[in-house]
Amino acid sequence: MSDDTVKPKLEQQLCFAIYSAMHAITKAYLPLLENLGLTYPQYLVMLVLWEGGDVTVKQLGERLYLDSGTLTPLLKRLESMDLVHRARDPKDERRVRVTLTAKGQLKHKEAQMVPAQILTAMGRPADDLKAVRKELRKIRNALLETRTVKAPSKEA
Amino acid sequence: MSDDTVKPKLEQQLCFAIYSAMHAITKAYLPLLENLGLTYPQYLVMLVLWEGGDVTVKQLGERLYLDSGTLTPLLKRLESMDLVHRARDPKDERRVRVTLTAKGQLKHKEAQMVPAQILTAMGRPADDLKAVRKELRKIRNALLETRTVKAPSKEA
DNA sequence: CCAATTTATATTGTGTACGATTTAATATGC
DNA sequence: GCATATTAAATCGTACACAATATAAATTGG
Repeated sequence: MSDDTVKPKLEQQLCFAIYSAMHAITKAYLPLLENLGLTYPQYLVMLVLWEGGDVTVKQLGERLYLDSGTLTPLLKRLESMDLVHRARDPKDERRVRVTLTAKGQLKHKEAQMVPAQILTAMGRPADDLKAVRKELRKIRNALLETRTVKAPSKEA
Repeated sequence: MSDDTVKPKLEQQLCFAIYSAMHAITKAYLPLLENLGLTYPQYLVMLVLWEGGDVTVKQLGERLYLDSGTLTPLLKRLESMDLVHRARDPKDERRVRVTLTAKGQLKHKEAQMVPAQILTAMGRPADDLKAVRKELRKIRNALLETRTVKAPSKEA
C-alpha cells in the first residue's frame, strides 16, 4: 500500500490541534475584545488583576507562564491605556507592583459576558469542554515538569 | 457566599488551558527542534512539505491556518537555510510554489523521532490524547465556521 | 559590614502572528 | 477586447513570545 504516505499527518498531531485551536480562539475573541480595546494576552492579564488585589510582574508571569520580556511591554501598553498602574514596591525595590486603575476596574463589567460567548461559539457540550480542559492541564504540567528535570547531559 | 470571587478563574478557562498548553509544547519542542535548526512553525511547514509534492503559499496557509504575512518571511528563512525552494508558477504567475530541496528532503529522516518524543513527554495514555485531539478539532472548526457566517449586524 | 550571589525587572534581538494595504496577474462582464 | 473585479503574494505596522543579557536591589557568607 502506498496510500499511507498520502495521509494528512498534520491533522493526526495533537500539537497541531492545539496550535490551530489556539489560532481559532484568538480569532473568535477578536470581535469581543476589540470593544474592550484589548488583545487576548492583555485580557488574560486583566483577568488576573480582576481576580485579586495587586500582584507583582513575577506573580503575573507565574500565573500566565510568561516572562518579563513579554509582560513588561504588554503592561506598559495597559498603563498607557490607563487600565493599570505600575510602581516599584517600596518594601523591595526590585519588585514592580501592578494594580488596576479605576478605569481598569470598570472594564471588569464590560468583560463579564465574554467567556460565555466564547463557550457558546465552541458549540460543544460543557462536559466535553471541561474534560478537555482537565486533560490539557495535565499535559501542560507534564511537559513543564519534564523540562525542569533537564539533565545537563554533557555529551562527549 | 463571598468566596467564589476568590476562585482562580484563569484555571477554569478552557481557552487559557489551550493557550498555556501551547506554550508548554513550544518549550518542549525547543530542544528537539534546535538540533534540526527549526522553530515549531517552521517544523509545521516542513511537515506539510514532507507529506506531499509541491504546494503553493496559499495551500500552505489553508493547511496551517496562516496567511501570507506570516508565511512569506518564514519561507524566506527556510529558503535561506536551503531547505526549500520558492518559484512563481509559470502557469499562473500569481502563485508561488514551494518545494523541498535535497537538504530539505534529508531533514525528514532526522525529524522522524520528534513526534514520539513529544507524546512520551506528555506522559498521558494515547487514547486520552486522541480524544483531546478530536475534541479540539471540533472546537476549532466550530469557532472558524461561526466567523465565516459573520453577519454585518449594522446596529443602530 | 562588605564582597559575592541571588532575585526581579528591563532591554535587545529574532521569529512568529495578523489586519490592512499594495502590487501584479488572471478572470469576468459588457 | 478592454475596463473591472478577483485572486495570490508581498509588504507594513503592531503586538506577542522568549532566549540572552543587563541592571539594580536584596540576601548571604565570611
